[in-house]
Amino acid sequence: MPEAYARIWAVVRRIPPGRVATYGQIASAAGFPKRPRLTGQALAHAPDHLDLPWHRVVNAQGRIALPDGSDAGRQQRRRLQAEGVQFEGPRIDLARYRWQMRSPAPVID
DNA sequence: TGCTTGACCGACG
DNA sequence: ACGTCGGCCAAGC
Repeated sequence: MPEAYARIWAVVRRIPPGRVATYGQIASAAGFPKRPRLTGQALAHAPDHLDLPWHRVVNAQGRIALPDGSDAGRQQRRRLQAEGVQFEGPRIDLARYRWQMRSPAPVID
């Protein structure tokens, strides 16, 4: 398991409730610019016990990346709404809900 | 081995 | 508001 995943997970863990971050945003913050897919992989391989707020990660369009109608997709939408994130149709207004981080290079673990 | 597949993104027409 | 393309690269087969 690449230790790159640990750095991605560390960033995801900091996303506060009621805010969202994009795959690319997270990858860059973790030190992997131009590798948004790494974020997707890291989430897909994340052990459950980490209990990451994976539902706060959406694509650059403000949409849920999981397949429409999938269980996980519906759960993601439900969890976000429960945190007060509003949807306009299928999308979230990133200008409003995007998480703004303070330091570009986060601490590892 | 090599080829295909992704929880992606930005640029361009 | 599309659709396409190239960049990216770990996993899986």
